[in-house]
Amino acid sequence: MNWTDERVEKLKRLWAEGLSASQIAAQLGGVSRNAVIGKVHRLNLPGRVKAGGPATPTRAPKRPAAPPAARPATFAARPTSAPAPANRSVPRPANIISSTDNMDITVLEPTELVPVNDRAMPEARRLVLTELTERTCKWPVGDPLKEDFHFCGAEACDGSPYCKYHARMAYQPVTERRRAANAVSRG
DNA sequence: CCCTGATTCGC
DNA sequence: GCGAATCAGG
Repeated sequence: MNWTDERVEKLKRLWAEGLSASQIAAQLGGVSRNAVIGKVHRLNLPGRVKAGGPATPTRAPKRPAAPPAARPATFAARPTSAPAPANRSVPRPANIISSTDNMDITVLEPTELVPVNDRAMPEARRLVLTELTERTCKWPVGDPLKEDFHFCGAEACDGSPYCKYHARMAYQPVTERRRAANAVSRG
């Protein structure tokens, strides 16, 4: 995978948008987050500035003299994050309805999935499919046919495919969902 | 543990 | 130039 102008442009755009290196790597595909960070530095893009945010202030370390004796000579792929677990209360995206689902046949519009008051929910990380792990919220956000489609990606509750906020949304009848969302938006 | 960005240095 | 390995930190 090489850095075509297109890919570099996308990298610049996503980096400017504040996506993390791993998120950008997943969106570009075929590169690791290290590759993204390395490229960012070579392009002399501005580093991450954090005024009290989650990211890293960081310093200038000095690598100890002893480098690893030898790396595996030919080694392309590093372990990728595991795909979502296939079994166990399979996450049924709440806006995809099966014919046997008699509990909820109302499809929520994407805009309804985003709470007005996002302080009430874990921080969404806007992950793409390949970034999902067992510990990330798999709540879909937006139109799957559009480029911006992503998943919530916030920290999932134990044993749930969703974060605490979306777990509530996912398993309640739509009227309950609305009530919950309204309650949240009111604070 | 999870994650983040920064740096080094063999390729 | 590239990016894995590593470091430092939240």
